[in-house]
Amino acid sequence: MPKPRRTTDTRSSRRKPPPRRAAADATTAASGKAARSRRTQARILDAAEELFSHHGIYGVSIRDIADRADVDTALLHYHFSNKDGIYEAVLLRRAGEINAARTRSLDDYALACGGKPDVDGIVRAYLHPVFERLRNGGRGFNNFAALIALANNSELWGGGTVKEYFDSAVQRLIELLRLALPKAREVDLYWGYQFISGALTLSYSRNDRIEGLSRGRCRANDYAAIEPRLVEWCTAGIRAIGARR
Amino acid sequence: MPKPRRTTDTRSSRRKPPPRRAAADATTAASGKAARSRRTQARILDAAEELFSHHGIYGVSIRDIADRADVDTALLHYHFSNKDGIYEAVLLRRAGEINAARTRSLDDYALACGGKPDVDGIVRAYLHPVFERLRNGGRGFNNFAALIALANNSELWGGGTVKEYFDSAVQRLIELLRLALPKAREVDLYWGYQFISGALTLSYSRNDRIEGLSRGRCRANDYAAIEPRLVEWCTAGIRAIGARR
DNA sequence: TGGGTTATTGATCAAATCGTGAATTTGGCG
DNA sequence: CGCCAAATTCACGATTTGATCAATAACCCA
Repeated sequence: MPKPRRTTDTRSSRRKPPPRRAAADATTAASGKAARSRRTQARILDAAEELFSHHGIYGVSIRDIADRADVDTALLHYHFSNKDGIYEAVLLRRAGEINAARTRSLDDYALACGGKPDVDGIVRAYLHPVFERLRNGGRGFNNFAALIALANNSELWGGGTVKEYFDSAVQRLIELLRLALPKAREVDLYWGYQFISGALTLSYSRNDRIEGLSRGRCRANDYAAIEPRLVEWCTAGIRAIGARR
Repeated sequence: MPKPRRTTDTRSSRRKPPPRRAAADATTAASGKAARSRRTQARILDAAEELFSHHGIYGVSIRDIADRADVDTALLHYHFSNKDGIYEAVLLRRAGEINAARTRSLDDYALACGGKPDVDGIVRAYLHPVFERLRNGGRGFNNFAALIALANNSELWGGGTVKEYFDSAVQRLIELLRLALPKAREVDLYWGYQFISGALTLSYSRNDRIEGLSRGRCRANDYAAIEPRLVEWCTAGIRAIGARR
């Protein structure tokens, strides 16, 4: 189980906290020690992201990650302290960006609609940034999404820090829905969000069932097919649920 | 990672395959060795079910399960061969029952509606058996459901055997939907099912986010609130998606 | 009542795992 | 160049984990 592994010394005697800089734009082939370091950190996170997304945090050992990133295990500890540190770093690396994009998309729509938002537009604005990245964000984002799906349906949302990243966009979503459906009760909007979230989550999770069920007629990662249908689905659902009395 | 642990001997030299009987009605306090055995097996599965549902299969050790069930670790191997055996047994114990109940519920509705099913009735019939058990099935069923949610959003659907248990009810569901919406395209119905499944799954997963988001106005396991809303949600969604051209 | 079978325990193994500290490389800089 | 710090590797210890084997306890039936 998640037993807190006992460390030999009583107090943290780590050599030195590395300067933990944001490992951004690591793809750029810059030279220099710092750049190189950031690149390997990114390689480690890529490996962890992929492995975690497949087997979950406990299904992956630090060695697995190190092997795949082609570095020594000690290096992972050097950069991220321990396994939980890696896990959290994996989540944090993208959480802020996607949430910001969502909020921006909602804000843009709120402006564009001229104070008169409708459910369809709101749902579309909320969902689109994710699907855009699922289609064009590269393998990495898909791994990240699958990991989120895994974490979302369990109770191991990374440390609790990550949770907040997603919440702000959701609050903006609810806010706009309240404008579009002024007569709807608040709890119904929250339940509506819950259903959106569930359907969306399953869409980018690693779950192939639909391929077998439909005998190949639907492919699980055919996001071009999913997005418009999910938008229609959620729009109709929200309208129905918002009309409850 | 899920490394296949190497066993010492080349060929299975297990003492003897235990008579693996269905561990049903283990709650009844019957006497006799067999009954006692079945009761401990059930205790083991209960413990495993709960722990797995919280931490996933790799987050739980055989010792954890043995401790919680208050038996020796060797006993788990005696009854279920190995860890995967326990996991599979946990799933199989309830998978057949819930799927049968779903199929029965759909069949009953198909009869009652006199050949003229409507989306609302179908969805209701499909969802109700689960919610009924979530409310009255005891802690055990809720653990099972949370475990399913965890497995459903990853790729570790037990061995592949369990998958089929759920498929038959789904096929019946689609079949009825085809009757209710003869003009709908088949793929759209499958996508519709996918969205139902996602929203439902999140409902019984271990995920509290909605409580924080709604500042306590919604409680994550308030199934009496969820069921009617989910029915309306899915009904509207299916209708919308089935009207696609 | 006693022998035989089944269920259960106790002790232990080999592999795997996380983590650590000492060495070694690498790159920047005076 | 030659030093210094950061980045990275190497070797290793303590613990956990899945699994096995022999020994005991519980039950049943002859």
